[in-house]
Amino acid sequence: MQEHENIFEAFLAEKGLKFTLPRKLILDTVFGLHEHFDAEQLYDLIHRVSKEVSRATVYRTLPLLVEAGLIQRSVRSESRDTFEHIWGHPRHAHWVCKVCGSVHETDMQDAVRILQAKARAQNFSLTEINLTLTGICWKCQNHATESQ
Amino acid sequence: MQEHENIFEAFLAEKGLKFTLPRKLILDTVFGLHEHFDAEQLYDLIHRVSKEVSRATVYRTLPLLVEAGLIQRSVRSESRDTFEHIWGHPRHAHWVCKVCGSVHETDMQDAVRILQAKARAQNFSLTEINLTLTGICWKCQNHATESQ
DNA sequence: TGTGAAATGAGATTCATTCTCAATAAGGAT
DNA sequence: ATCCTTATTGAGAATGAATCTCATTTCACA
Repeated sequence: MQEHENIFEAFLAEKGLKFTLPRKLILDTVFGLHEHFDAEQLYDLIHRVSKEVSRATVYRTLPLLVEAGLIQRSVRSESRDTFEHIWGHPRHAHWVCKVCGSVHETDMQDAVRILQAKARAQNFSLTEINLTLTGICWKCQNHATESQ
Repeated sequence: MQEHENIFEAFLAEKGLKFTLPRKLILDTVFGLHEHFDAEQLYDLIHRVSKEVSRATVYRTLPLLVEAGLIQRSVRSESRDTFEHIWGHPRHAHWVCKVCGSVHETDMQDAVRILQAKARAQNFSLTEINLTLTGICWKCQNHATESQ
């Protein structure tokens, strides 16, 4: 069994909840991904493998994964809530281009250390950090320049 | 005329758009606020003063204010998009308690400088910074301790 | 194997946001 | 001032992500 399964199972047990097959399928699909995803994409992916999991269960499981510390809400894309797994991944910042919509990531360890210190100082138990930087990427700036 | 009106009018003129009465009412109401707000709250506030502005116009104007750099999207509250004005306000981080839902703010100037330097280094034209820290505030931690 | 609680699927529901479209207003040109 | 073109608006319909309902199924444990 992979470690994220252990973590989720322990989390569920602690709350008197069960590690069912639908939850396992959702968890494994999430950790098979290496990109941000939303509930609908996840539902589609799971359906390629199995027709066993309903949309409702996908929506119900995602908040559990967040609470377990395995995934976190990410940059909102279009009108959908998006997620990304964070277990085993260093915290990173998201740079969102408002022209082409691209999202790219950069390391954030230095900022994380500062923020964790601030959290300790004010006795805030920090579990999620979301840093999003919006603007125009260099590619889109170049396009704008060319067309002038 | 207040400065935010000048900024918005210039922004609109630049795009061949008009500084109409509904847009002026929305702008002034936004800058009369000192808290985060969502479209519905804004619509209600404007209606206390005037029945002139429709919900559709509120929703249509908010993205213009974002684009003009006068407001920015803030922490999403419940299921609604929220905003806050940023013109004349230093950038700040949001600390969201996931138990009581409180949002409190702290200064972020030091982090902003680091991020602006990073943006320059990768030639990213930075316009918005959104830093949200989620966890449990000290009050809620104390409550949890008491009840054990 | 029986029992009670938790979980699920299917579809209905909710509700924030966006869209449609006919009517109106603005602002430059004459 | 009066056209004329284009932007804007309001009202309500439409959209669509997310949540809820509830009858049925599954699970864990005795």
